[in-house]
Amino acid sequence: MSNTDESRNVNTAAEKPRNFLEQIIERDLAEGKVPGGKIITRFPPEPNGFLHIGHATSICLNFGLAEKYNGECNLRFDDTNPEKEEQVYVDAIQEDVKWLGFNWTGNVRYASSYFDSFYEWALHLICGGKAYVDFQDAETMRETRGNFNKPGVDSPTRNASVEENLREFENMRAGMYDEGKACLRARIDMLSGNMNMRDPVLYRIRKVAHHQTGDKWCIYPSYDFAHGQEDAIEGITHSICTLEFEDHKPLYEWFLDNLPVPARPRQYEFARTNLNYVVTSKRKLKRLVDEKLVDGWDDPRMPTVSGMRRRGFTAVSIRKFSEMVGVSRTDGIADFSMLEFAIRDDLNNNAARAMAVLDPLKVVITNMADDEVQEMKAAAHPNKPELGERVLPFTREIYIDRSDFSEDNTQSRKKYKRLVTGEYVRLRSTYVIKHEETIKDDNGEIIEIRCSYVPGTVGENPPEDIRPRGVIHWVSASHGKQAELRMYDRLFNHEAPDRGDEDFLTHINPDSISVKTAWVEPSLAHAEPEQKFQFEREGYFVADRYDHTTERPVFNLTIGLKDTWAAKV
RNA sequence: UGGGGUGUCGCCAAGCGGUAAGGCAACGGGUUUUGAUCCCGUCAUGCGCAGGUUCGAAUCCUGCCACCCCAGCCA
Repeated sequence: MSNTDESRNVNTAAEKPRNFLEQIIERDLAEGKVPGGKIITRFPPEPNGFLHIGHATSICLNFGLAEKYNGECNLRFDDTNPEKEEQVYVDAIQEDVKWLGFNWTGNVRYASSYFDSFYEWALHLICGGKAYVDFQDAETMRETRGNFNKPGVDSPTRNASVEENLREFENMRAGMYDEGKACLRARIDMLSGNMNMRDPVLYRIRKVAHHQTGDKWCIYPSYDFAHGQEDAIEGITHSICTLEFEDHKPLYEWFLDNLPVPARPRQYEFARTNLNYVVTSKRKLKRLVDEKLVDGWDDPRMPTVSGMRRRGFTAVSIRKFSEMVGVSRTDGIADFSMLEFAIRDDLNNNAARAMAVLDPLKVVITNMADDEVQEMKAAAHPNKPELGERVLPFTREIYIDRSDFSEDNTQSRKKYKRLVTGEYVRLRSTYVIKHEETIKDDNGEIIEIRCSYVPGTVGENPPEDIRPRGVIHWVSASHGKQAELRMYDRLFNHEAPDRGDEDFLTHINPDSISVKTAWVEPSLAHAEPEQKFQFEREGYFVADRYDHTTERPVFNLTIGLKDTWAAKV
């Protein structure tokens, strides 16, 4: 960047306030506290489930900070508990991060790659009299740890000799003990007010294969004994995690103080983003999947990254949302309308326009011949000519939406801006038409209306005495295609589905999906999977990533257009 | 209850002793071949509460109150 660019930014751009992490980083950079002047962050998921919107903001934060300060960000799997982890999650997480548009530095990292070092460091602590093997069972350990009011009690082996601990730890590693029969503990402070410091577990026995290391180990380090060291090994400068790990920071630092680690990372905590109307706890998401209330982790109603992707959310919108919400240390619940704004904003600017009739009412244009086809050209986007145009065949028989016609022509023009008996309306991108006749069946149901088009009104205003009430969308009955439209709504109809005493499943919205068959303009059959559109006057739709084909078009409703009119009626 | 945090508009969030940014939502109005977009405007005499320091306090001090996290061989 040139100097002029820099000064222009400083002088003209409205100064965007820095969040507390940016302030810390800028201070560290200014004070020369960052090795090489290059910050290194990391996104460290455990591969035990799919990423959701909460993870997405953490990804945006860590990768975003690295981008902003010309640093680096690692993708590291915190795979210290083989019992819960699977390769499928490792793969899915990488795909999600890439889809969000971020590139990690170098190869994907694994905590499990550092197991040899952790083992050496455990030995180091034992030799320094700072760790010991404990044989108490889990329940006894819970009791002897005490509680908020009761101090902890020393384990019988807390003061065993270095030699004995070395021997027993080796026995643990060699597989001589069954799961739960022994563990390695740090020797810190059984009286601490911080429960994490009451001799936390460093290693436990798990006789299961690990997705990365196979059967090499039967002892695995705990999160606490691994995380800070992983950060140190990778040269992480700013280790960013959520608020609940604040109590772990003294432990994090205790290990760095007592181990010959190659670097000194610092931990900073921020408040995780909660969103109303969704649940993000892994347990609850899993229940939705297991009880078949949704169609898998990437069901378009799920708040997972893959679910949102299938729903039609863009990576840009998720990044924008994350920026809008910001970063702080205050617990809060972001309003879903912020996410809605982010996706509508992106799609409004970038999605091609098209027309789809969801609830068809046949209109016969009486002044057209049976086989007459007039080809109308319509811009794909009202203010993006570079997106080109499409051809709309205008024919004698077309469909409009039933709700766009009313026999009540006494309604004010302001109140009802659609077609009414005996009046005019504009068909989007083509003629103004005039209602002539309404045809009903024996039950009085309207089955067809007959209209005439006003010549010379394509791209032109009609004569002054002709005043269309509004503009409605339409599709040719003979040239249009039928498509499946999956109409999604929020999964829960309660603002905080998982708070309160009731089971969160009682708040499931029974109408979170409904499938419709719609008539769509012919060009839509050729949409690519994942291509996004605005169906004018209806909403934003995406061609389904898996099920959409030219023969059988399938679109998912991402979100409706903002509708200030419906709200008032 | 011991320890650790947090309280600024309905929601998110700036503010760092000099007199309350911004976004979302909402509400008015204008433009419009999408009741969308866009544009213009309104929206905290007050910052959890109560005292105190100061010429001046959301910012400093004291005391309360409320909420969140921690008692896994989960992360």
